[in-house]
Amino acid sequence: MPVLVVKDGPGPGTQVPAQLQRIPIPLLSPTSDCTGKTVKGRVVHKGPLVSMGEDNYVLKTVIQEEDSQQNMSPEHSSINIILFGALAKDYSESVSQADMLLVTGFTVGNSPTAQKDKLHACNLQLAGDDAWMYVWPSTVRPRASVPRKRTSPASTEVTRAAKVVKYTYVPLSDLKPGVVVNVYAVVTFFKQPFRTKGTDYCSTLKITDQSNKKVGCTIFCDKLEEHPKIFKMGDIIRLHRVKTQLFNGAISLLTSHGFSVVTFDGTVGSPVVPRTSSGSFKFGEEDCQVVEALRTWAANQSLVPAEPCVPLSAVQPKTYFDLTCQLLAKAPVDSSCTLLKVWDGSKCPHPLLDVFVEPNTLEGSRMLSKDMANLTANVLVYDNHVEVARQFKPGSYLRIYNLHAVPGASRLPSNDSGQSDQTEHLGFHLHGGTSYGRGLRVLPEDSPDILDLKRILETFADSDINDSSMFEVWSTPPESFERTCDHTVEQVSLAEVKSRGPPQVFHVQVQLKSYQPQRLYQSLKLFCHKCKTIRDVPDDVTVGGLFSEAQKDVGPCNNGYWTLALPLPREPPSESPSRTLTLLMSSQLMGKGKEKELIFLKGATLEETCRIASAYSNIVPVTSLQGTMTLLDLSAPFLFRGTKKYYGCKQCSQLKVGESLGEGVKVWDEESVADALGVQLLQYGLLMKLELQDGTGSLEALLWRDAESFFHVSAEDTAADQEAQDRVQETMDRLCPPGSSTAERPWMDLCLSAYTVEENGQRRACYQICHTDTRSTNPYTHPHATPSDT
DNA sequence: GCTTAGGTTTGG
Repeated sequence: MPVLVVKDGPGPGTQVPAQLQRIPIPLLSPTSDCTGKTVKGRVVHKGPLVSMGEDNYVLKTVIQEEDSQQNMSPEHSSINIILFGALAKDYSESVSQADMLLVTGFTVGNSPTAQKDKLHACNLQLAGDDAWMYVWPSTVRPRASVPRKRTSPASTEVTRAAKVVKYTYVPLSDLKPGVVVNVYAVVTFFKQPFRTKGTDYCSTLKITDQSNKKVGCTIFCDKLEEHPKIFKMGDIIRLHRVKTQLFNGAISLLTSHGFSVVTFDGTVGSPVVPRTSSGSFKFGEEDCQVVEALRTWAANQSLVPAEPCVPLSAVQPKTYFDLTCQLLAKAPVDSSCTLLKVWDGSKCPHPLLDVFVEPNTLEGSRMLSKDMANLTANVLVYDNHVEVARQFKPGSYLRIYNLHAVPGASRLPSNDSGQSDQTEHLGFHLHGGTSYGRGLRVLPEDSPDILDLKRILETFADSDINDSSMFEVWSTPPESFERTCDHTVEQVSLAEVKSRGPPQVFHVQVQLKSYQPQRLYQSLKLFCHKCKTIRDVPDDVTVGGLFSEAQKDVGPCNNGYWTLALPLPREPPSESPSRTLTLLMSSQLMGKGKEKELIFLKGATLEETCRIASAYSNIVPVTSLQGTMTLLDLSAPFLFRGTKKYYGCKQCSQLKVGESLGEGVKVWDEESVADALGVQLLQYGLLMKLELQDGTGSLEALLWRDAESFFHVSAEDTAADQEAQDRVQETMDRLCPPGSSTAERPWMDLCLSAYTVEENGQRRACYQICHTDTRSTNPYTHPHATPSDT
């Protein structure tokens, strides 16, 4: 097996076995004894790799001795070397013109071309296991900055010498059939790996380079992670050891033995970060330059058609597009279809199809809030893609290729009773097959497109914070209003409201100019009656994280509870740790035959907890703390009742988990459970800021204490119930139709309570909408009517 | 043991 040794720097080094003896090239003759001899020179010519059939190659090269005696003519210090077999291939891939070469294990023959090329009358022939080459890459070319593997081959263990590091890359236009080559190129088309009828996965690519030749490339590999990580057209690809092949009259590339691949982002100016699963790939400055050259070249070629990546906000019905998004939840629909709930932070102008699935089949966050805001796209993936989607975890970032936006999308059997008006709703289908690159994959969290996406998604979190800070400014609204308004109070203008000042109740006739938050789910808050703080409802990703965290505690908790441990079957991947679900029931309750009325659950995911909660009346997720049962962090719900979740105040709760339970409790509901556990129960509330206007000016007013009667919903319901959410949305759409001018908005009779807030020693007037039911408010139906002036 | 696929949709 011929192996080439690389050594940095010029001149012979200690790596060449010392017992070898060098022969000056001019002294070589067909009668020379070549055993234990070496010849050394610089590569002045490197011929093409010529294929002589399967795995048999020939390559001719010329080296010139540089330190020959001066009286020797250059002709006689240059000699042809003929390389055979695998050595020829290795040489072709590893050695460049101007490299320094030392060969051993050769035979000397007569050069048939001596007359013509005026070189040495002899040539050197290298073949078989005895032939060896040592290469010192030229110092003229840029060098790899990564540390090279410098295995010093001990004389006894020469065969363990390091493989050569340098590769040569063939322009696509120069490819000849039947050779193994290395290429660098730009990806102009690709399919994500798909299962073949054979043993491997297959990636199909089309690539091109500065030679403008377009070449198809088929990659077979049984390991998915060894397939090229291509995220979009325009990515750069480096292929090592691919075989050229004539197919349909054109050259194509196919994986061959020892194949490897690295890919790079194709964006000009972005960092050159190799994407590979291989731990031993070689990558240096030269690669950076090649990548950057390809990027620059490609940027001026319009190789990539119109940007296939489209945000939800720009999706046109009936089109195919690529979607970059975050997976919120998924649910199997049937054996050939899986539902993925995704979002990209942009709002689709078309109403999105809501695919209803049984809550207990949904993995991940329910994201009702985002559904409500028309932010969640329901993607149905079919057939071959189901297997791929099965590996995805909610929270991960995906790109879905060639997604079909289908208006009035198909009705799923389970969806018949859901939305009656389907015609306007956009559904998304990833059809089966791989035509047009249809497929999907996870994108790494640090890839540029995902960093962009994360920034967008984070603005949602930011606006949550802004909502909270908005109410710090407004201070905690007063709990109750002494004055009541039955709208018999004299109606005044907003200008008068401002001039009269607090404390007072006013009756006004106004239009809605604007409101916050625009994303209505953000108006849902948790309120503590004791400390008066308002907090946001955590999203399911956050809560899911707390559950995962709690699962890490595998210790027992034995404080007098009756325990039922349920080992769970391992989930793929098989190396995932095994888990146990533990149900703990109060012995006290058990004595009264009421043990099922309150169940503590340990080791479950959020999803499992929700599922179990649908079957039992009160589920309290717990974990163990030094052998004692304890509640999860109070950022997570402490109680699940059906589809409802209840939270406790971190500040005001004084937990007494594990103490006696159920003395005097007749009915277990959220209040009695909270009492028994020492939890200060938080109330759900709706909080909005409305900007009101009439002919005399505008004024900002909070909607908080009476928000539930304003919308005719219970805030608690809006946390778990789509219908309640829709009602809030409908009310706001009626008062402030999207895209409407202020003249088109209805007039409302409102009751405003003015009160004083002290902040940093400064007093200012604040206003809150009270005693107003938007149903009984009877908004004016004449949009252009002017409010009566009083 | 040494194939598999070989870009091109329209549907659930």
